[in-house]
Amino acid sequence: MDKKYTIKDIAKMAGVSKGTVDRVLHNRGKVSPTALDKINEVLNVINYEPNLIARNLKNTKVYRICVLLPDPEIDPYWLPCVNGIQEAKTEFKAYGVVIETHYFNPESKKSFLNAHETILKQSPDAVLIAPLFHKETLEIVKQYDELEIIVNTFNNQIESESIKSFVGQDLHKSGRVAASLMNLILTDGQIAIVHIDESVKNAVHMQEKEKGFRNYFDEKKIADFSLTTLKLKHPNVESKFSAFLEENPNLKGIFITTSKAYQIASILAPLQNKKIAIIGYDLVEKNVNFLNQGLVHFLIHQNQKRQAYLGVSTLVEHFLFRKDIPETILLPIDIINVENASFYVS
Amino acid sequence: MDKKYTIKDIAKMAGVSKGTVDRVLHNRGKVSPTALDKINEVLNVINYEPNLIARNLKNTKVYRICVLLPDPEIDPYWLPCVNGIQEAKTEFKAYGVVIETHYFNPESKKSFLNAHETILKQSPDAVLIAPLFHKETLEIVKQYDELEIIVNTFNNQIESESIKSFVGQDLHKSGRVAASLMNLILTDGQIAIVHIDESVKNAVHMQEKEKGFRNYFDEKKIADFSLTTLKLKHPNVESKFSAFLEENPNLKGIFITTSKAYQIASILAPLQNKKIAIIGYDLVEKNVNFLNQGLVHFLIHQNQKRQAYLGVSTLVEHFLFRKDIPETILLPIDIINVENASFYVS
DNA sequence: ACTAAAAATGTGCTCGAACACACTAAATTA
DNA sequence: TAATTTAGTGTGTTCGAGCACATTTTTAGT
Repeated sequence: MDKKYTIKDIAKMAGVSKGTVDRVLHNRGKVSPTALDKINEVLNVINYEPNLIARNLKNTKVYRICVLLPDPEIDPYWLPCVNGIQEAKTEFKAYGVVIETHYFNPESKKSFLNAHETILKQSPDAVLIAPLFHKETLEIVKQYDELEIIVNTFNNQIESESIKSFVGQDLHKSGRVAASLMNLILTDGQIAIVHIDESVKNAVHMQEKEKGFRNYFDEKKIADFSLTTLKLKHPNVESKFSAFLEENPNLKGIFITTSKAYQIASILAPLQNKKIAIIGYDLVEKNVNFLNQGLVHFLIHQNQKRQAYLGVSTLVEHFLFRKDIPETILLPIDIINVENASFYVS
Repeated sequence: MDKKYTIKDIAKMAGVSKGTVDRVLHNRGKVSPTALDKINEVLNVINYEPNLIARNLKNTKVYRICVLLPDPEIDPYWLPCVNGIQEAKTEFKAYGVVIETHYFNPESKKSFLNAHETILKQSPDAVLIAPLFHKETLEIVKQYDELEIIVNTFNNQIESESIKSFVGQDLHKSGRVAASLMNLILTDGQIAIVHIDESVKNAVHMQEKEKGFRNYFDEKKIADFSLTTLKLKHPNVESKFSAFLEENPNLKGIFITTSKAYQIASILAPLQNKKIAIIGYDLVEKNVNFLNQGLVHFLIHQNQKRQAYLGVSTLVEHFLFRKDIPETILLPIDIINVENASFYVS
């Protein structure tokens, strides 16, 4: 029952030639009802599974996949993605899959569109995009769609008919996870929800997390907490936050919705008398340092590496093994503290 | 530079036949120094990487891998492993890899040895073992070694020259993780470290976790906690634990070192006046139910599914792609609470 | 009934590595 | 010097799917 049948086996069993079997399997017509019946009879008895190795050996087509993501030199948040893509690259090189990475400046929509133009010239078979800019993404996705180039997204979810897949996290839930941890550290008092970002590109991201965070406390009907939202932007982060601290001397906890928790931690580090709980996102080096120092209590891991890897690998498996591309892949929301951090840093 | 060279390409460039190139690549002698030089010259310039697809197409050898693990019907802890193995099975079936699972009764060393005998008759190329019994494992591993059958282990670490690889978790660290979470829920009081198991097979496992747990509190020099160890065994779990509860009315927290946290939770469920923090292991259904009810605060996920998958896949990749088998793979220690549990349950 | 078109079926080559085997040329032995 | 070994080299086949092309059979049209 585990025996592997080949087209030749089927042909022999049905008393026809492998060409005819091939035509039935791919239903490219020109088969008499008699032959069709005979072959189908055999196919019903045995469980034919084409040898994917043989198929891919013959298939000399080179699949070209382009990845469009923010320059990790500008925002190190994206650094793990490069590793994930590299992993996919080496894994699938043998199958004639070429993966090219194109960076754009996360502060510049123009640079996003420029990188898109460069990709278009490569005429790839599929693209994987970190769609920071909503409007622009819809534009370029439309272009890809017209050229029949498959579009996958990761990290940021954008609704569009033309996007085949999204890999990322449930941001609302991740806000709730953060809240549940905060609720464990603190029993009452004021909590600040801090959005730190150079631009507004992550607005939706941050808002969803805030909603989830607030939703948790609303649901629990805990009136002992007061939540305040604070938006900080480069280069006024330090001054504005210091002012906020003075105005709110009883602040007990801070939830930072981006990967910039270290900025807050470094301001709080010299203030030894303050005991403020900090929960942030992402295992960037500076965050992990503060985690180890005990200044940051928890980090939520967004697993960008795996996001990028999966974004690419689902495409590859679609091309090579004709697998379906899953519409949505939601990765687990990993809770990181000083004790388990080392296992997640890659 | 990304161009893929074939043996034929090299032959043409070096002005020899593909047969000679093949002999150089696999250094199976019978090559003149002249030809050798010419070919090496070419090989130094280009970066030849054999087409793994073509290699594996020719290679019609069927690789047989046997997995030896406890019957999940007796202990559902092992259920996810079956899924992980199934995943590897379907993924690698195309490459002529046959994976067979053999169950043994985790309570019976004899059944372990019996299953081993059955496996031996299959004369597999490699085995993956969950080595519950130390002495017996050393015995059977020796036998495999003599027959040149590769042995991988997972879940339980056993030292032996003949074991190629171990996939699992750092149990000491996982005890520390549990302690750090307990330290977050509680500020002081009595904590019980509870070992529940049908037999002593997991003794080392449980002890390592306890050591890590205690080590955390020792290191932090927190004198406000008192730690008590409690060993429970079927069928006296309920009676003995109830007695313990009465003797220790000020118990604040319980750390269960096995996947049987639900047994403790179900005893505590009716006692509404008690507020005791519970931290346990593994996302078995009953544990998750109590997590959702709020009776269990945290679970530590041991990711058995991935353990089993990796145990098999490293073997397969060794056979098919000649990859090295990593000596040790330590999986991350996932922290689970009610908010993020759903993403880990598979 | 004969031809031409159409339908059905079979044959043979390709992909790249691996290896068996055949072959040539040089070296050794009788 | 002829016979035979042996070092060195090249050729050809295999793996299984996929597809182009050749061949055979059937059907339609005159």
